[in-house]
Parts: sequence; structure tokens; C-alpha cells
Amino acid sequence: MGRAPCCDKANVKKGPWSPEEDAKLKSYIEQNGTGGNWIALPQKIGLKRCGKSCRLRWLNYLRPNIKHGGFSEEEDDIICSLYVSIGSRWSIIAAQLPGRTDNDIKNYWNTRLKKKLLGKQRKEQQAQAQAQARRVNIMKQEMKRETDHHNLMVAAASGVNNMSTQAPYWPAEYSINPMPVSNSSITDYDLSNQTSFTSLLHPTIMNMTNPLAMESNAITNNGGNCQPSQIFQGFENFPSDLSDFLCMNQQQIMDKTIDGFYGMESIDISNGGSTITTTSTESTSWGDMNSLVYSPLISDYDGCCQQGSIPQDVVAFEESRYFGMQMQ
DNA sequence: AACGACTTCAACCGCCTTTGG
DNA sequence: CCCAAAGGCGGTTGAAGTCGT
Repeated sequence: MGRAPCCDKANVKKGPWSPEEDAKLKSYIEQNGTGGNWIALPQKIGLKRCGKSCRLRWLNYLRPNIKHGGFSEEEDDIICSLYVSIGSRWSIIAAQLPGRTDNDIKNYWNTRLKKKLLGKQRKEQQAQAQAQARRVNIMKQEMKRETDHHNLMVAAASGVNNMSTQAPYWPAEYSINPMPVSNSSITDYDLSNQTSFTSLLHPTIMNMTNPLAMESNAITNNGGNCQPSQIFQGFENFPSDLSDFLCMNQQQIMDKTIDGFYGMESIDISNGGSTITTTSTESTSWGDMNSLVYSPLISDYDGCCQQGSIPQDVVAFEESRYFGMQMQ
């Protein structure tokens, strides 16, 4: 038993819009507005279209001052920065880019920007892997030299040729434990370190600071007395409602973390009447970006959380990293 | 020229939120 | 407060275009 459809599917045309349909819809809305009822609109003007389809067509294509394609570097940076801050809230991101629609930005992100950033990340990871391999080689050579020296010394002392039963004299961790993993692979893309992530982006973005990280600092430095207007200095185009949302978001996350509940359950973030719910399942949309900003060691952290294999304090800690928070 | 692989993007779908009675 | 209708949103799809062989 599914939800009732918004319109009579049988009598509704689907697929691409014809120029005639566009002209009908455009001229009607320009003269009369939408009338506050998209569902009734197509019947009024004799269009065999779903009301939702009309709304979408108007908002994404027919509306005046719409820009298509040709995204500038600056727009790329804004999109990336906001995506890192608030995730795939395309309508909010679109509100920061006059003339851009959420659909356009979503498509642009999925088809180009994501790949662009992934490409940058791969290059950096390759460079890191090569550096690590060099360090391992040097270590191996060092160990081999010491082994040879040790064998010679033992042979000389005992006159025994078969060395296989001899225990090495170097500390056990050299032969048993794996090489210690450099923390740099994790922290290099730590979201709490805005500089490191934004360095993946265009240099101009270095002047734009992650609003969530800024809030974190503001909360920490200001005893939780968060003032969006101060926080968003340097983020002039950021709408006050968004900064309010982000500020409240951060505060509630802090509250939840302190209470030991945050990490697995929903959080309602009230924003002057509107409610934004963040859930653990929603965070899966961050998977791609997680791989951009976290090392592979922790990129599957969502999955681990869902299996309950990570203690809650670790979850809270990782979430705080994710939101650029400072843990005490 | 023909074909398949890949990319792009307009449009749809279904879920959640908001609104009004 | 409850419910239904409408609005809004993000994820996904598939047709059309582009590219490489």
C-alpha cells in the first residue's frame, strides 16, 4: 500500500518538455504567478503535466536569470567548501550561488567536481605512499646490515655455522610488530584542520574558513556563547539563517557528545521553524567525501559504527573530527 | 562510417516537511 | 492534536551527446 500519487499518472505527459509547453508555462507564470498551487496550475493552462513537473521545469529552466554551465573556479570553491561543511544540501548551496539551481549544482558535483577532487587526492596519496616506501626501504637496509653484523659476531664467537636456531638480539617489536603507521596519513586530511583540506582546493579558498570549524573555535573560545555574525566574518554571502543553523547544530552536537549519546541517533536541529534531521544513515552520503578527507584506515568508519564495533567515545571523537570540533 | 563506452544533465521518483482545516 | 494535501528536497534514471577505436 504505497502513497497516493500527486496526480493522475495515466493522463500526465512525461519526458522532455516541448517548446510549446515551455512557452505556455512561462507566459502564464510571468503574468499570473504560480497561484500558490502547483498541482492545480497545469489544469488551469491546459498542460498535461504533473504539477511537480511544472514546478521543477520553472525552477530549473524557465525562471529568469538562470545560469547553465560554465562554473567558475570561485563557484567550484564555494560548492566544495559548503559541501564539506553541510553535505549534500544542494538547495542551501544553490542559495549561495545566484542564478544556479540545486539540480545544476548537484549534477555538476556528481559529474565533475567530485572527480576533480578525487584526482587531487589520489595524487597526494601516491606521493605519500612513495615517501613511506622509501622510509621502509631504508629501515630494511638498516636491519639487514645489523643482522649480517650480528651473524658474523656469533659465528666468530661460537664457531657454529647453522644460525637458524639463534634468536635475534634486537628488540622483539622489530621482527613481530608491523611498521608503525604514520599518523600523517590520517591527519593530513583531517577536517578539523581546515588548512589541510582546503589546500586540496583552489588557493583562493584558503581565505574562506570552514564555518563549522570556526564555530567550534568560537564555542571553545567564547564559552559556548556563539554569535553567528561574528563567526561568519569572511563569509559575507553566508545567509544568517544558515549560520544560525550551523551554530545551533554545533551546540547540539556538543551537548549530545557530552551526554554520551551522539553518534548513533538522530539529532533534530531546529532552525526557526524548520527542522533538519541528521542521522547515521544520512551520513552515508558522505562516504565519497570521507574518502577524500580521511585516510583509508578510517574511511569505512560509518560501516563500523553501524556494526557497533567502535566504542561510543571513539564514535563521538570521530564525529567531532568530522565536524571540526575540538575535544577536551 | 559504425559501433560501443563514457559523460552529461533534464526529468522523475519517493520520502520528508510544512501548511491549513 | 490529527490528518490530508501540497511543497520541497536529494537520489536516481535514462536519453542524448561526445569520444575513442
